Amino acid sequence: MEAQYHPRSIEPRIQREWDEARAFAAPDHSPKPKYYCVSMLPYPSGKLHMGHVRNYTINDALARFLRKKGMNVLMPMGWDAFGLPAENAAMANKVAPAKWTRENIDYMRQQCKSLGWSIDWTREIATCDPSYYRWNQWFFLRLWEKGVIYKKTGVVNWDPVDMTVLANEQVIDGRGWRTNAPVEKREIPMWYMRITQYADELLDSLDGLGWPEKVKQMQRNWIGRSAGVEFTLPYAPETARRMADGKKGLRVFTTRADTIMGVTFAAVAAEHPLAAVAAKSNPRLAAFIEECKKGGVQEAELATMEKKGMPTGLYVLNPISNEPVEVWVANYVLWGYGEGALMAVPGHDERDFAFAKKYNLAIKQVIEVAGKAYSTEEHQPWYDEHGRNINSGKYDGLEYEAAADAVARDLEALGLGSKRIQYRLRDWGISRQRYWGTPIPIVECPKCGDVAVPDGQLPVVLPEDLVPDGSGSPLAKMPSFYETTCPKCGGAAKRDTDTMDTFVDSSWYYMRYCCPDAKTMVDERAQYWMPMDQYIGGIEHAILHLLYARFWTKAMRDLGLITIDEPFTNLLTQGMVLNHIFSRRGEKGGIEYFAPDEVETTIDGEGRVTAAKLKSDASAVDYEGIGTMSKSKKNGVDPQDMIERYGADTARFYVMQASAPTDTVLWNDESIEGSFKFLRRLWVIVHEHVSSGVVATYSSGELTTELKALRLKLHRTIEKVGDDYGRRMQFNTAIAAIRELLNLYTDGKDKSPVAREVAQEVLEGAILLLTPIVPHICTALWRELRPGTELIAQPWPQVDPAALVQDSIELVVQVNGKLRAHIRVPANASRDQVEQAALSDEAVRKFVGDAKPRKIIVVPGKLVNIVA
RNA sequence: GCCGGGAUGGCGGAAUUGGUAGACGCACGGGACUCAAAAUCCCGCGGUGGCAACACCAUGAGGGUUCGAUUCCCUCUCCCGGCACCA
Repeated sequence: MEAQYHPRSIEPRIQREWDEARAFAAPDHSPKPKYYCVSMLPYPSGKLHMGHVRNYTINDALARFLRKKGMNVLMPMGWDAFGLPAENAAMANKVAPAKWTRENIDYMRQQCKSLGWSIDWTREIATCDPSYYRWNQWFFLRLWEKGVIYKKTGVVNWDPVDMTVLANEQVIDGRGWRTNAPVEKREIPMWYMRITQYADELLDSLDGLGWPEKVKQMQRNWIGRSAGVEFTLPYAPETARRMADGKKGLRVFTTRADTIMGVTFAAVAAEHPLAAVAAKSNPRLAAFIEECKKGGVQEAELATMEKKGMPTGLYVLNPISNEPVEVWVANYVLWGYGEGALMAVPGHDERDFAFAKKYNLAIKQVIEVAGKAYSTEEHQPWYDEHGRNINSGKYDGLEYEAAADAVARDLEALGLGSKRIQYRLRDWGISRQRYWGTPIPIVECPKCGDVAVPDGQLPVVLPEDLVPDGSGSPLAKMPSFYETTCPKCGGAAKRDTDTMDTFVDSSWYYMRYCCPDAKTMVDERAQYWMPMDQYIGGIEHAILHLLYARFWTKAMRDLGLITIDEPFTNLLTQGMVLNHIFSRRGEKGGIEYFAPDEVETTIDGEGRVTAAKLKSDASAVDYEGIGTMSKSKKNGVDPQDMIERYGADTARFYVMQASAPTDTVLWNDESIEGSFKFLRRLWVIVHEHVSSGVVATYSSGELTTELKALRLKLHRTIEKVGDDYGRRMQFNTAIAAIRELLNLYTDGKDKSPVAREVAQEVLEGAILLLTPIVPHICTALWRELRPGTELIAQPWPQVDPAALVQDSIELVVQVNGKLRAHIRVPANASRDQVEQAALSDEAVRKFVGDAKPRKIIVVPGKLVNIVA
């Protein structure tokens, strides 16, 4: 055995052995219980970053642990290969997205292998392969047939210079990232998936999932089920004449029907038809509506905007009181949310209040909250709470529920409205005016309208030799792609030149892993592996991806493709790996990012960055704070240097020991050396033991106190580490426990034959416990400890109950909750004996005095608290 | 703005169900080994007072519940994630 640890010589060799033996290929049938664990598939941005290393090492450690526990574990891998960054890279480097993406995948696959993850590579998929995305298209058509997919208009960010639709990420401070032109809202036709049809089920079935409560809460809030009343505010006579739209009035929804007597105005979105009618005779209003079209569509931007509005001169009637109220156009009313119109109750809604204050509109209190004062001067949080009606005519004195019910009944009797459940959730728009995605399998025929591409003609293949230039929609400029004939009438027709949202790809890939070569979308192998036992991924996916995947699963079920209701039984949300972000605005308004290691910073006394400049030319750059590692912000850290310098095991060990998987971490590699030293020490310890010859592990015989304590520590550690890996999924504390075990082991000086047997037991145990984290070094050391056997075939170690038996235990004694003494009592001591031992301790007596204690609290096996 | 989460020594973090705050590391200081250095090993390491024993203070800030609070409740500050076209 080598006396020193040389990861570079052992790691590639062991990885080759695993590869050649297909050591981690999981069979689709097995007498063992199946365990399907997946980490969210990476976007092939070019190189792995530390967030990936963390994500897949967590998955790998769990997979390796559970294989040792006797399960048939599948850990697959794939590539979320469609998306915007490939088009950006294409523009920057004049290389086709397909070539760029496939080269990235090849490089990153090698990186994955060099990290020793126990992936079943026979199941690898890339979402940009026609063999994958043809099923996106096939499924799209099935959903269209069922009416789950439909077409309507949606609002997008429009760059008027590049004549192109921008992603939210490409809008910076309301301007196009490349052109610096002010962005406008524009309505275009798009395909939508009716996720709202599943809103109730998506909400209800959250309860049974083994997910973090916070994620379930976020999804509940996102779906936002609320009970309310949808009704019509009738047009005033003059308004009815001007509107002439055949409608009785303005349709609105409210969750606060009880406040209807407090309505002092109504408000509509700038895109609302009523606004257009009013603007016809009002140039100032028309200008305001134009003004509202400026800017992008991001909710964060819209919600923080200054509230602005203009009166329309049109009136609707309060349906209960018949009082007329004016309709305003307001920028805080969102088109596409409910009816795009609302009844405004400034007395009991914070946003309406702010708007009313700004434009001097009436504020009327109609709800009283017991014990809380009301003034129209400044909005207070309780104004929006439920309470008792006042100033509300016949509803006076009613509490929230009774008042809301009464109003709903009255509106129903008037034929104006009724109770309704509303969701915050909106249907999922999946059309993208981009190139690098799944083509939408629809032909637009001038005679027949939208026609499905027949199944036999799928997939509609995306041409792969195109280099986008950032203007327009790439496929719409490519006649060889879009020119076709109508499948129905045979006449000349045009393909839909939009592609699908990449969330479509990631909504079901984990089912395709189960049967990557299936001749159908999925086959019975998906039934074997699904639902997934453990899903692992970043907390940033808590809502969108996880909700779409849940919806997709239910849609597949309803088409009879699978029988499960939910895809992910358990979820581990990994915390983000953050790093500093440095940027600079270009002269044309574009934004350029710089890697943290290109930048030198000045730091104030609190550790905050106050200034930053480039190392290369000392020019100043802006510090944007810290944020998620991403290719676009150039703040990702490539693990390659670390692997080359210290080896994969050190990199794996380092990220796993640093923090709990769910914690957000700010990247820092200062203590990487410590992880390498630990592995080097482990190697030396085993070498020292083995150089005097291997022995049988301890099985019986008299032990010294020291050796008994060592065995106690070993078996407690086995217990703890198993719990940390399997139940808690907290690998950092497992590693700390193993370090404690080895520290105690190296403290021992005993070299007797029985001590060497215990040493053999401890070292074998430690290696088995460390295998999930650092499999390469453990494989090598095992061959030295137990020549002729292989670590991969060894089961998880058993806890020896005899080793856990103790004669006496230590208890903590508190006086009035403050720690005052430690006492040692027999393990089987009675409560009385424990109290007596505590009270007779000298330090305790000092604090208790002679008086009889008022109360003594005994927590068995832990502490005694004397209340004096 | 709205929804969800976080804050513990110089640093990363531990404390699992309300029960010993600071496990395990990193950095640092001292020592051993060495001609010297590296590596390794040993000791120390939250703050204040004290020769010491020990005492008091301390988990972002302020309040509360409890025999006992890092943990539960209320208010606030700052940071992170998401907000529907980044993935």
